[in-house]
Amino acid sequence: MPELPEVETTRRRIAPFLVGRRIRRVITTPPSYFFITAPDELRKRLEGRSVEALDRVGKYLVMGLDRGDRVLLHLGMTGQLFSSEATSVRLLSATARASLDPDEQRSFEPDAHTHLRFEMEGEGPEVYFRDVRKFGKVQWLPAGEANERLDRLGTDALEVTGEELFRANRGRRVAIKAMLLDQTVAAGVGNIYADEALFLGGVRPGRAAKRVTRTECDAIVAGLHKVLRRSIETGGSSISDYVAPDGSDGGYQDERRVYGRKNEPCHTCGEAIKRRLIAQRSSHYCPHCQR
DNA sequence: ACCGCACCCTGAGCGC
DNA sequence: TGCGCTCAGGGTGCGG
Repeated sequence: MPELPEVETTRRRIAPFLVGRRIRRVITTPPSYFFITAPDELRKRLEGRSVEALDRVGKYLVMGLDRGDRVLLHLGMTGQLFSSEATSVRLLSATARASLDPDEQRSFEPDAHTHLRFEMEGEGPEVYFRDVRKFGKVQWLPAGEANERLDRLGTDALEVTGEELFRANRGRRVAIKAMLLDQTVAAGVGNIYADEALFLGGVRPGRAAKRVTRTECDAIVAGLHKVLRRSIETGGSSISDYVAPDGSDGGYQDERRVYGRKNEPCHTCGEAIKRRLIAQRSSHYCPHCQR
């Protein structure tokens, strides 16, 4: 679910509740795929520690603690990082939603999917990390220790250049879409913004990477920067699970040009948007505007 | 090295 | 109501 703009929005809006505060208590769910570092160890390591920074690297969030230790967070597909005061139907199951009084505005109660709860010292709400599918991750990073997940990442998608994309594409038979999704090429791009960038670049997602010209790479990357920046401005895309840390929806879902718009008219030429599987991901494009 | 695919996990929505 | 199927903003690890 969350790509660079959603992770960046999350970072900006959850930081005030974390940075400059001390963690009093950590409550977790039982060990699972979600915990790279076991929940017991996490609790032991984190309680009493001060949060000094919250950074984003690609789709990862990195919590900087006192003495140089760090905590790696990844939201996966359905991860939600939010304040305990947040209110949103996106935090509820369909059954809970159905039985909800439409005007009711009660705050979120931690459920079985709320894998991390940070109780902070002093004034202010708790911070919750909820993730239904458990594709998200949390990992303790000791001071001074490198991390291969982070080290693998390429240039952040906001800074990547057309030249870099073009160079990565040399000799590659895979679809250009697969290159955009490759986090070692540009960190932070996911399925929505790959499709949107390719639309703005005028290149079909299925085209072999090595057949994309340098000029087209520039256009794709310019489009990528444009959609990422605009999405951050509007608070990301809320399509199924994503909510900002205060419970509010993003706004970029209303500005999508192709993603999830199968059979709907292209805003530029009116032709029906097509959807097909490319690089094992559902991909959307305009057959007239993209070559 | 590169490439495609299975797999990790849970829930929503659909047709029957 | 229920069953079986497909789909979902991600990433890793395997064999060919």
